[in-house]
Amino acid sequence: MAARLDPAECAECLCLASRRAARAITRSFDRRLRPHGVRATQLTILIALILYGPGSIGALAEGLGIERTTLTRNLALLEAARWIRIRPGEDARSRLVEITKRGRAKAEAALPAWRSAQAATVAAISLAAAEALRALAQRPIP
Amino acid sequence: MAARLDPAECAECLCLASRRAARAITRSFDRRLRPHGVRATQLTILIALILYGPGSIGALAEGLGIERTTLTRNLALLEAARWIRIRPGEDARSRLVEITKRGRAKAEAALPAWRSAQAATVAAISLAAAEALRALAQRPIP
DNA sequence: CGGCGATAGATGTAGATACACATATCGGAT
DNA sequence: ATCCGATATGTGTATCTACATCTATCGCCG
Repeated sequence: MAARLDPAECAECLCLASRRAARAITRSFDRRLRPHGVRATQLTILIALILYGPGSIGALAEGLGIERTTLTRNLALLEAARWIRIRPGEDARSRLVEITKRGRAKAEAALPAWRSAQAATVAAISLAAAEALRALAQRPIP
Repeated sequence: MAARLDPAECAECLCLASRRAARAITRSFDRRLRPHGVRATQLTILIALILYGPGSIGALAEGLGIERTTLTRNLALLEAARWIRIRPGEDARSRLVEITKRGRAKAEAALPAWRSAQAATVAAISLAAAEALRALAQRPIP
C-alpha cells in the first residue's frame, strides 16, 4: 500500500521542475525567434549541424539527447523549409543530414535574437544556475 | 549582419540544455510509471490537485507554470480517465477542477514508482544540481 | 551462398505544448 | 439599463515528444 502523499516531498518533483524550466525557457526563446520564423528546437538542430558537420540521423539524435524517431519528424519540417538536405549515407541503410546555404543563412540571421534570449535567461536564473543546468543536461538519467 | 557562429558560445545554449534535461528526466519517470498507466505530466497534475486542493483552470496552470490552453487539453484526458472532475465554478465563466477518488487512488498507487524515479534522478545529477533545478524552475523568464 | 542477429531508419499512434483567435460572462462607468 | 473593458475558458492549427512496430540493409558464421 502506498503511503499518503507528503506535500514537502511531492513539491520537490524533479520532473515537474525540469519540464517547467524547459517550458519557460523555450517560451522565452520562441518569442524572440518568432520574427525569424524559426522555432528554438529547429534553430538548435541547425546550429548543431553547423558546428558538428553533416552526420547520420542517429548520431545527431544522440548528440542532441533526443529520441531518434522524434528527430526524424523534426528533420522533415526543416527539409520542407529547405534548411537542411538529407542524402544517402555511406551504406544503403543510413542517411546523411547536412545544412543548406539557406539553413545557414537563417541560423545566422536569427543569431542576435538567440543571443538576446540566452542573455535574458542567464540574467533571470543567475550564471551559476545556468552552468548547473548545462552540466546537468549532459548526464544520462537511468 | 549576424556574426559567424562561435562553437563555444552556441554549445552553451540554455534552451537546448533545459529541454534536453527535461526530456531525459521525463523519459526516466515515464518508464517507471508505465506499469501504472499514467504519464509523468499527468501524475504531476494529480499531485498538484491533491496538495493544493480544487481550483480554477487558470490558477492551476499558473501554479504549474504551464500555458492555460495546454492544461485544458491535458485535463480533458484526465477527465476521460475519471481521475478528475470539472464542475461549474463560482461564477458562470470559471470551472472548478478537483481530483476524484479514482484519481487519488491512482496517484497513491504510482507513488513508489515516482519515488524511485525521483531517487534515480537525484543520484544521476547530484543533490546540489537537483536543488539548483528546483530553484531555477521557480523563476519567471522574461 | 544462405541464414540470422545487429544496425539504420520510417511509420502508427498518442500525448504535450503553445500561439492566435473565438466565446461567454462579469463588473463598473455612464 | 447599457455599454465596454476585463476576466475565464475553449478551439484551430502546428510543432515536439516518444514508444511499439515495421522495413531494409549489413556483416558474419557456417
